[in-house]
Amino acid sequence: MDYNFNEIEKKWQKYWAENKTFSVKTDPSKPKYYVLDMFPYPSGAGLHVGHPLGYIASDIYTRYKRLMGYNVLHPMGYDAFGLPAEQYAIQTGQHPRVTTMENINRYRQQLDRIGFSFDWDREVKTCDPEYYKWTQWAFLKMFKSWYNNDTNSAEPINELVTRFEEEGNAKVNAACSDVETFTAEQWKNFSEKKKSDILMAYRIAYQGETSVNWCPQLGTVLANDEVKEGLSVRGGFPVEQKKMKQWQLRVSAYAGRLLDDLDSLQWSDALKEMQRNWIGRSYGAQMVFKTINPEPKDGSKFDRNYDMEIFTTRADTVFGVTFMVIAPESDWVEKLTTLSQKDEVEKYINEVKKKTERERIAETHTVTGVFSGSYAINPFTEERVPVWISEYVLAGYGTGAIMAVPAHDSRDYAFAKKFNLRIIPLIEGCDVSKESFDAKEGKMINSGFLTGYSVKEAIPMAIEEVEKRGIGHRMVNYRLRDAIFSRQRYWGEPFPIYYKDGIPTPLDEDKLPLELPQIATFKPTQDGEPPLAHATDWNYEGYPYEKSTMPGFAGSSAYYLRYMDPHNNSALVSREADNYWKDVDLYVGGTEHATGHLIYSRFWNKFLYDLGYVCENEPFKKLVNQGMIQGRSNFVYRVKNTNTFVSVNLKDKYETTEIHVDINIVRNDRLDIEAFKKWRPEYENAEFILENGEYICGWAVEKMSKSMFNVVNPDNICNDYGADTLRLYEMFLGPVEMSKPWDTKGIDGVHRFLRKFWRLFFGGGEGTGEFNLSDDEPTAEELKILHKLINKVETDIENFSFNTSVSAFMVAVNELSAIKSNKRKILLPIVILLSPFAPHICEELWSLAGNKESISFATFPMYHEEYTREDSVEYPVSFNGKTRFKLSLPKSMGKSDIEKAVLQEEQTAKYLAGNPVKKIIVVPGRIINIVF
RNA sequence: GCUCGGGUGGCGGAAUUGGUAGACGCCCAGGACUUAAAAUCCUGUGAACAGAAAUGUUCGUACGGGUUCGAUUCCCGUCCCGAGCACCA
Repeated sequence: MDYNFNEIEKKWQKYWAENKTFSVKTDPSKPKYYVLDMFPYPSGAGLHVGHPLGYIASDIYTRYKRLMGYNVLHPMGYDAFGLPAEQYAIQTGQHPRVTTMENINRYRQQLDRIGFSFDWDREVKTCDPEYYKWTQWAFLKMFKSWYNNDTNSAEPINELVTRFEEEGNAKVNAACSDVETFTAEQWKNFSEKKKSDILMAYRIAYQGETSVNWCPQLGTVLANDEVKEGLSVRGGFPVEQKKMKQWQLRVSAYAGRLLDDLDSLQWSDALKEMQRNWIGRSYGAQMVFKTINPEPKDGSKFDRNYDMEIFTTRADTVFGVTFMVIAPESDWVEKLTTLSQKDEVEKYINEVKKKTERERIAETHTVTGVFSGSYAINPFTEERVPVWISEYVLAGYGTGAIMAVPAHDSRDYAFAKKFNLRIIPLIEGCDVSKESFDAKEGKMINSGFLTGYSVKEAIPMAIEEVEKRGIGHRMVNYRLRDAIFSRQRYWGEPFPIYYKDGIPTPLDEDKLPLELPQIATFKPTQDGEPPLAHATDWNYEGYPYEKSTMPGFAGSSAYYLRYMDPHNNSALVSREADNYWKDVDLYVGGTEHATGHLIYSRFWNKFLYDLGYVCENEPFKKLVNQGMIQGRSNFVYRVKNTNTFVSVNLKDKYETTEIHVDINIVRNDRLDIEAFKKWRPEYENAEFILENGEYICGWAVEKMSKSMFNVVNPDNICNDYGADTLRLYEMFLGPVEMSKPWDTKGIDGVHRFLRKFWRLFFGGGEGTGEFNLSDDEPTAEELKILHKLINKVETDIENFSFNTSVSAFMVAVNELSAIKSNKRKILLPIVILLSPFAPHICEELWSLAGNKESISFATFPMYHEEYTREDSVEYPVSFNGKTRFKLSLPKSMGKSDIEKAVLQEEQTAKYLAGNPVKKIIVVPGRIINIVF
């Protein structure tokens, strides 16, 4: 009987769907395990062979855990809001929902073809109102919460209001935007608008004016992780900085916890490091410098002196401050610009404003700046130093102002050199004539009370002194900014907010979901308002709704919670479901989400945890990053100005152009010439210069994309080889975490293995005849093959090392084929072992062997050590007439080999003779293990 | 520039974390079965040298040093590749 994979796979996929084999329920009698894939954005291009890599790995792990007796939650869904569908809608007028649903259906078909064991009853789609109801709900909770730094937790804003009424805000230690201090009395007399504005500064979801990434081409603002090198990640359009009022999430309040809790997670070091860098904690001090504006630019005589706060990690270098710098966007510019410098400053500010973010980055090393006209007083030396304005200081970090120590900071140094400012060295023996000395080492000089101490001693001493003098305090600063949460787009979650007399007001929770209205066109309005401004009659009792929508990460931040209880109408997740499933045990997905989704999700989860809605502080216990599968492109070489193509090894003799050729008409780099002629009309009469009668194509590893004609569709592989072969092959290519090019060459080897395995069940290795398993007792040799395999496969799966377990299967099957073994007690356990990898063929064999239930309910076989350990004998070994230690040797080894081994290792033996050694293990010629 | 990974045959990649380097697969070569091809199976396959042969010897994990009885693995330096961050004071 032949291995007819197409028929087998169709049959079992149907069986699994009809019997809901993979549907799970909360079951307190079994231990839970939660395996999650990052859900895909359903793009129009469909899945290529790279996408399922992580899904296959997680599916193997899921099926393995089920066999081990766990109740495994393994769901799948779609991150369905997003830009491409909206862009497509703008071009064609087709509603994004329509395209999105089409793409989802296509994805579903492709996923089903690969035989995943998802519980599809739990599917979620972020664009589904029943789903985004809970995204909006979480937003409302954030709107109605503030972050208490004393308890290090989010708390209801009502409680804050009560405190304001009782004692004002002086004692409130909150993570908040700038607010004035007020008393209880003042609070009670504030207008509604004023109260709203003040509370806004405390909310975790708040509206605030900041410098944001504005992308004119996309017509929307973007979060920091959506911008790379000054270009939008989606589309690659230039991004500029613009001051705008936007909804934001106070992620920065959680920076410390997000950083500290990384230690408890089983994530790769690389990924943790990325998050650490992104959060960017630095310890230092905030310090006050008095400033003097000799002639304010508006001519007023008042307010000439200000206390300017700066942040520094190098308080020890305060004696070397020779100037101060403020960011062009900072409020200090207004206060410190003098009348005589007014024109120059304004000119500079305008120049800076004109630059796009990309230009600013590109010109990182060109130093620009302007003198404000004002001075600051160094609190330690009482010296007057000039205050400059320069774009190298960022408004968004620290206080937007710095003390410049050119001798020990390379940026300050470059600035000082350019504008001829003084440089005072502070460390003994350092040479600052050519570059600054940035290292935190050496002995302090020219530094008053710090002179003579090492830098490491001086930093805390300086901070202590600052605190003692009351001019500043110890301070921890984070690089992580609050997340910009509004997008000027249509295809996203609407905000459950309406404006009552200009005051943003939350919609009642029982009015959720607030559904997206129908609109005629998806473009922004002519006066630049978001597309939702086109909606007619979209308001709450006459008050207009917020017009922007939520960003992509909103819907993906808590989807793992929704899977636990996807049809619950009264809660995001019921307490019961949350207490059972708790958190994601294994999360599989790409690194590209390191500083986006994986930060936001952790933030979102911690927020819900603070309010008591979820029981775990961290959402994803263990995380595996699957690598990318790149494409392998093929090229043909056209001789210039002809329609003649030359084979790759002869191309140097001609002047040629390299042309991408569809990899579907190339096999093992040999071009199918007839297919090529039909591929494009202009090649119909093409001629070829061959080598050895063949046309050999060139190749290169590139990103898998339509334009390079190197996309491999998993459907094609499934049709030609079967889903089981695809699954095995993707695992066999190399470690899951590694990026690697897709290369179809090796796939035959894996397919051959499955056929060989199949044949073992039909006629004892002959591969002919009917299904035939022998009930004879297995030999020791056969048992050894089996148990070696169980041991290997189990440890490999636990270590996510699937490529080596596939190899182990091949070895075992080769060995069994060689001895023509068809024993039931050997082969059926192997069917169970292999079923996570190649479920269809295993289901078929399992049922042919007479089993009524799906193999998914079988039990992973146990490993017995006695069948695999090499029997050994101990030999006493003597030196100088005394027994020094025992050699543990395999039985198979002859005495002469032992003597030879010891002789060859005479050096070793001499060394060992002087040491208390119990035994050493020897193989011919080498000692392989010494037991002390 | 800073941070984190990584460099092993013709290729993808193994090596129980200090113990016979190159598992497994691809490619290639030879053979068996076939009228023939396909399919299938078997054998060989890091390099050099010696030998009719079994086999043996030497060199080999980017490069140069070190620790160790023993290093792909640990340490120091150099070179190269990949990823992330990028004026974060």
